Amino acid sequence: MFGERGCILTTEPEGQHGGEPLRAKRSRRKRRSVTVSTVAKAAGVSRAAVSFAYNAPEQISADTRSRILQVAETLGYSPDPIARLLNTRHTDAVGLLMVEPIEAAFADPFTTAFVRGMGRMCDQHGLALTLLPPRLGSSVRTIQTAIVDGIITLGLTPESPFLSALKRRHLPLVVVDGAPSTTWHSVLVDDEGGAYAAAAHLAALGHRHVAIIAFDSPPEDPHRYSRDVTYVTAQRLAGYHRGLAIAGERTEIEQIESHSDIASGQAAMSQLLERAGTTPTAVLAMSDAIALGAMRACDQHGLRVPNDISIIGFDNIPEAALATPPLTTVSQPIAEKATRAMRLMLQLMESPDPLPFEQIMLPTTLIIRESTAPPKGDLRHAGK
Amino acid sequence: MFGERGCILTTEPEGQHGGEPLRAKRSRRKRRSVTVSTVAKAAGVSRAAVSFAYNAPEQISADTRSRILQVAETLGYSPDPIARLLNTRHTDAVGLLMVEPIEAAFADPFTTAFVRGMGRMCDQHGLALTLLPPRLGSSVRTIQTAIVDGIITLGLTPESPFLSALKRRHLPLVVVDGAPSTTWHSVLVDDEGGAYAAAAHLAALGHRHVAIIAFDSPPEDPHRYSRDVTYVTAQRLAGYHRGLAIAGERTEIEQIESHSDIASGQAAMSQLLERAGTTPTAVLAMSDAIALGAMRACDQHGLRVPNDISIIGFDNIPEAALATPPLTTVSQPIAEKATRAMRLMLQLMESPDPLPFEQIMLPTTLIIRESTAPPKGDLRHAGK
DNA sequence: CTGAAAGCGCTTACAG
DNA sequence: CTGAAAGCGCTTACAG
Repeated sequence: MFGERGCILTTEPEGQHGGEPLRAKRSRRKRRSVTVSTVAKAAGVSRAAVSFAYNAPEQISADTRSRILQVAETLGYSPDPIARLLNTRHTDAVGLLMVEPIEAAFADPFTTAFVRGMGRMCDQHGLALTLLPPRLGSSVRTIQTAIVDGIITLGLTPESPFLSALKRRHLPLVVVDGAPSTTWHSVLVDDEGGAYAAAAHLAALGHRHVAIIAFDSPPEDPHRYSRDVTYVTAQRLAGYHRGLAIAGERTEIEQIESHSDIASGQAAMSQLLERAGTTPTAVLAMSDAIALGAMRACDQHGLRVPNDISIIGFDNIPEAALATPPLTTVSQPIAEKATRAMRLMLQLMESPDPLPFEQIMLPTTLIIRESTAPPKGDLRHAGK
Repeated sequence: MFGERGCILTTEPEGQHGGEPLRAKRSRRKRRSVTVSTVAKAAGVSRAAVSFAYNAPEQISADTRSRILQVAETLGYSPDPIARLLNTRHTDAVGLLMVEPIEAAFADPFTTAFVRGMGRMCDQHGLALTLLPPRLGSSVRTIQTAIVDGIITLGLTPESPFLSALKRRHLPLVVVDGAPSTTWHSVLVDDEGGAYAAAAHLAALGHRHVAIIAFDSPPEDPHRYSRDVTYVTAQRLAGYHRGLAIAGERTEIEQIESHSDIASGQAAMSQLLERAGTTPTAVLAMSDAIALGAMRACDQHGLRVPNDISIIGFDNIPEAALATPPLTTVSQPIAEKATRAMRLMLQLMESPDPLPFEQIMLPTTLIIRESTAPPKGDLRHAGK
């Protein structure tokens, strides 16, 4: 019925709306056709009166008001939100500053979960939510031009030039998964503790050769790309090493990097498995998305989880419990992280004065499911 | 290490930034401390010069420019994006108008997939993506106040008062999953055809008692709530009935409604199963999210899919193929739907003149996996 | 290459 | 309850 590319029907625009351009060419100056003045004139009142009709009904008689609204209706007028912005100074939108493109970010269900959490608060307070990806590679320009009432950053380590650009905007700012600080509001989870618990679990099971699949650095800041590492990554790495260390010096640790999505995790794990040398008996993945991908790679390579290899994720996204086998992971309260950040944001938006900087740290917990077991041939646990 | 509610450290704001409010109280008029004038004065140039330094480097000597930027830097100045908006008239953001709250919308992976598709185009063109949920229950106010360069609606049947509010904004508008029209740009998939294929598949397998789990009406417009039905729902319903009809008049059809997420689908299916009377031998779910939930409900009630009951979804989200058993479903090109809508949007944003209204219709295809089989005890297919 | 001026479309004290 | 006026902070022809 339809060709490969779908079918397109085209209709010429009709008379009524056909005459006026829907939007002027980017470069050309455009005048609005009908403004407050038009309406005021037509209704025989002052411009203030029509403004009052919309924003301060109590300042005006009900009759006048309805007459004005009536005239506006027939003229097809509604107040230009951009113009009013200059006075009211609030956009009724909060921005989520991301470290990577939207498409890449939403490849990890973590992002969806976080946005849902923010969304709940936005919905309650009648706010829009603006996704702010790096504009053409850099976040600086994004920060400078974002039309929002406040910014929540996710995964951004607020180093210069970001922090200075952010501060310059004099906008409420909450830094999630950035770094703790005494000069901005931060929301974090106990990444180190969670990673520790995961690694200690592996060590206790008897694993002595484990691979860590860490986050690759976000490409968002070309200067930092694959040079150093975000705070969260560093914390988890520290936790992993501390946990593995309880088995003594004997543990062999290798580390590779992956973007946090299933396909990348799968690719990274495949590469690891195809590498010369012995295969690790367990892997610590920095996200469930990566872990899920790693499980697929194992499957493809004929390795059974957890019999041949153990895998632990991080996040506890809904998909983790549903995987086959169900994934052992470090649970973090994703939605709560988002709502706490939003709560802070709402306070900042209301408050005329600066608030004491809060550092919120939420707990993480290891959830042991079925993707982890003692290493094959480990006699100490053979009975288990 | 941490209490149930996490731990909060509080720091007093420091001197440097502590003095000035991050944001003025909503109601109070706020003046910016440092504006073009401040910078112009400090640099000994005109205000136009400092504007040129940012927007038209070629209009000004390189020396002057760097001096101005230097002064701006030390003054902590950057141009107010809101003020410049009134002149430039573009926000560099496109809006996604949703029919339900953000949290509810993202409960269906379909939404994530669609946003990723839009995001890809936004990323390429340096645009932000503003999620526009109904503001306090109604989309009209959202439409009136959205600060965006164009609006893509998803799932909204553009009836008054929405359409008139939308037209009044004179913004580029693309209606996805709304309804075809000759007065707006629309992007749809062949819902009727896809639904038909799904139902015909069931009929051919021998099912004569099927349940349809349809979308409930979005609560977004109180007047339409649970009274009538969106175009997409109507189309799929029509396709289902046409497909089922190939088996003759004998087929018993029942219909229930559900929000499009796993939990709701599960609840709806449970209710159906716990109802008095005979259980249908197959179910047609309007989304994979609902179908996945229905599968869980069957599992809970001791029904095996597809042996005891067949289930077909709609969308072909990534999760569908991974389910146990893999879900038979109607595949629609979610990402392409989004990118086509964005492509149209970008054209509209560039074009000074109105473009002929396009109706884009993308194909759907039935993907037969393992959640469908002949009904139990159906002799005609017993050998299969 | 620069400066004084007008203007973007609205809101909001202020005086009636 | 209303009207004339100032102003939000910037950009952009225009004349030098």
